[in-house]
Amino acid sequence: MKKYFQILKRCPLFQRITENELLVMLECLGARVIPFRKKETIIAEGQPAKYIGIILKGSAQIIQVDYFGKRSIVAGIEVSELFGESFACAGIKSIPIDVVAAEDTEVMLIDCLRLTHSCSNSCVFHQQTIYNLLKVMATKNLIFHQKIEITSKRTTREKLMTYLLLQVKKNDSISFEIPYNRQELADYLGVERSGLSVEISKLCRQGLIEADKKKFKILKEIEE
Amino acid sequence: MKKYFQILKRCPLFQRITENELLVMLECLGARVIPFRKKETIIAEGQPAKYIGIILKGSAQIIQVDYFGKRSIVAGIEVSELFGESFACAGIKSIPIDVVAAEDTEVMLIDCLRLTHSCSNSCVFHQQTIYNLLKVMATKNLIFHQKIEITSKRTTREKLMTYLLLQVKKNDSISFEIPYNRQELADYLGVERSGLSVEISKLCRQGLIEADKKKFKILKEIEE
DNA sequence: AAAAGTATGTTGAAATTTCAACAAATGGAG
DNA sequence: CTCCATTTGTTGAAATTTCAACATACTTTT
Repeated sequence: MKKYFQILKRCPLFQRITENELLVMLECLGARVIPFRKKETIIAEGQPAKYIGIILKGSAQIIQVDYFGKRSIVAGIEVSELFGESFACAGIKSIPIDVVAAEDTEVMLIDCLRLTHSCSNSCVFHQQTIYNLLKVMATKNLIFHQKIEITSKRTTREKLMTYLLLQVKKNDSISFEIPYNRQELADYLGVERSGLSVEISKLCRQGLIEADKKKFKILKEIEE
Repeated sequence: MKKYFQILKRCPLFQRITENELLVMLECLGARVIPFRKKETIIAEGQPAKYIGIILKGSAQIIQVDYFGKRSIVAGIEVSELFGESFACAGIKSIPIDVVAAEDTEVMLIDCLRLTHSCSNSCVFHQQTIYNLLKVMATKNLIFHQKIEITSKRTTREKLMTYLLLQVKKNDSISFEIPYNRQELADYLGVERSGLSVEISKLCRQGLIEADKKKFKILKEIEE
């Protein structure tokens, strides 16, 4: 178990937990480490939502199948990141998504019930972990909320400006760099890449923003 | 405090907590009840995100101001419902929304830190409350996720079908009633009311669904 | 039962987005 | 530096959405 400590330390679930505490707790929680081959299914749709997962090696993708059977990647999960916590904590009977290994991967699975209901020895660090979990979910909530704020706008221009101005707030600066290329930004905003490019050009020509690849600078508060 | 028990019992935060336990705990948490007049601001944008609120009487609205200064109602909060928990638990410094009393309202405010960090006497029911909070946030997460799944679709028809088929799953029946009228459904899906009506009519004519006001029946799995 | 108000469906024109195709710019690899 | 692959910007046509306006159905009030 010790060889994973460096990774687990970066996991938001275990912030402020020392290595010693972690060792005790993982024992107490009955955490298991399971290897998966590339493309293997880690959690299949329809299974009971019991476990919280942490990627220890490799990476995975959350895949959702829509009503027409079209598969789309909802999110990528990297080393030291969590998955499945919302499904497990919400207490739903069966998982509505697939989690698939994107490469050869090792995953730590923790029974959510054992995590959320503190153990008989009611260790302080167990408390900290629950608090961390609360924070993780609250943060995801806010991120989702922002995304809804964006995708709820009707036009490409409004979506783009809402996104950019959220970045200004987040970075507390009118200059910033975004983590997406054009195609990814278009996907995130839920618009067409070409339409997005047109809109960025237009905003530049109108002198409202400067844009160079992933670098943006907002020059004026945009009025309708 | 006792006069609020019937309301607090229905609050998702206090499920599986007995009245006696609740009384002790509210004391222990330092819960305060504060009255607000209609249109008064309960929590103002920019304030520190310390408190979780519960509506005891009346109702409130969560209001967000977008980059252009347009105010929109993000959600309504009714008696026995929670608000502010995501902001408080995420540990952000200041709240990005306003909460305003929609009528004369009484609100219980609980310091989130005292709630999430168990008290010195580490009462069992305090544990239960934290677990409840976890469940509340996880559930909201899933609801948000669904909404994103819907608003991420590009056409009105796809948004509508995604919504309807999620209802089929939720109700485990091809017949169900939705909680929205046309305008509200259009707002939820993020589309134009008239365009939505057109699409509903079209699906009916094509024999794929039956729709009568808020009652829907899905006749076929829709193929592209 | 009539009147007024609200919700829903329908329509056509204007605006916007998507789609497909291509050009220009960028970034590596050899 | 050149070639190849990828990313980004541009364009015009087709599809879709929005908008405004109105007709019809349904509710509520008087």
